[in-house]
Amino acid sequence: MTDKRRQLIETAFDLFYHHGTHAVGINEILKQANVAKKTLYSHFDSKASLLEAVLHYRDERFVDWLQQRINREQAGKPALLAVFDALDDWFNDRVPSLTAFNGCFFINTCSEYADVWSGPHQLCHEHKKRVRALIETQLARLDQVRDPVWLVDMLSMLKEGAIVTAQVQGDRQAALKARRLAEQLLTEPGLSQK
Amino acid sequence: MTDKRRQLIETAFDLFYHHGTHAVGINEILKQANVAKKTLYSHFDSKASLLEAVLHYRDERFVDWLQQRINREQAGKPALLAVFDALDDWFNDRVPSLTAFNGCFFINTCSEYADVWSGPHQLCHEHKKRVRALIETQLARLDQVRDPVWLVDMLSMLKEGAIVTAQVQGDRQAALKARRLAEQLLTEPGLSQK
DNA sequence: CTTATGGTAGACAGGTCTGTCTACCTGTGT
DNA sequence: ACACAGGTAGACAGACCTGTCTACCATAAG
Repeated sequence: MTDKRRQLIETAFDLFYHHGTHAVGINEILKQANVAKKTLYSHFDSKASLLEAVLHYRDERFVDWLQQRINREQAGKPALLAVFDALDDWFNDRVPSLTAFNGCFFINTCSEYADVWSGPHQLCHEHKKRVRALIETQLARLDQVRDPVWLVDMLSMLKEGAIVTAQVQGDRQAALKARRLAEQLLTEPGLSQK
Repeated sequence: MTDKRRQLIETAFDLFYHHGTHAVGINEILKQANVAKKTLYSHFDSKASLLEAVLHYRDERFVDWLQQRINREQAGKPALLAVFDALDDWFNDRVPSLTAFNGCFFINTCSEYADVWSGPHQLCHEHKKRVRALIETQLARLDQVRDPVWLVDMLSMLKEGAIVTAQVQGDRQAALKARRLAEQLLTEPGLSQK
């Protein structure tokens, strides 16, 4: 029965995501997940290892989802723009599987673990590398890109900026605004291509 | 003697900033600030109102600092690029008054208070509006900008993206990378100007 | 000299936190 | 028939949390 394990992770994610990892207690998770305390501690060593599992779970869900959105479009520029369309859906709560938007779980969690060598911080860092790799792969399909590394940096940064803007400023249009600049970056010959 | 009050706010900021507001207890703040508990509660009603004061304090410090960096340069494009130079100094801990970099305190705090109507969330939102206004003012000095509102959006988003990238990916070059795009945005006639 | 102000140290109440443990229940494979 | 895996409920220890309170100290103004 891995059913309970999954239930724990999903409930913990929901609570951690919306209130922060330190603000949520084990007992709250147990109550909402309808799971006994003993069961939790048979699956996980501690709250910290539950958090680790939650980070892995969200990483997989999120990357899979984004990958699918990318795969729907033609490789290259359309696929890259699809990233921003996906963000737009996420920000406006049109992706139930990601749950109600409250920024990026990994940015949020990272801010609670400033120590770069802590487990959570490193997992967040690795998640961001994986997402960056998705963009990188699509960009590799484009010819004549003047400075591909910088362009990946810019698209990633634009993505992070849109997430934060949607969260803190409450600007639900953030993804579409960012998309417009992304499109120009991928079109303007003087900017990114020779 | 407002001295103790200031000491409390500065110590609380440091701890909140690097560990999150929920992870830090009152007693820890008192110990590090060398202040008695009674004194804290004579200045503030509760931990929540201390946090409010800390948010105001950081807002003022940060906005003043950025404004000064902007004022050093010629109004318009040089002033706007100075924002990214300032970020670069911040990310690389060359601004002692802002304390060791751990992302944006307001983004970090916001993620612990998802409820849009909560006090902390609103204060974070207002801080971001003030920073945006600084950029807006400089942009107003430029002529022939095709879509000034969108351009402010882009510069702000780029700034947020750089902060998050420096924090989570540990990319200390983030500000300079963003600066390069900002410069193109403010130069390319086909992009932002007629 | 007295009174007010602003501070110290820290005990304390009442609650919450994590993690352990006892005692019990249920379904399945052999 | 029986062992066992995996679950339930929840008491409990020990630590830590916020916020109140007592008792005391120092300085400065009237």
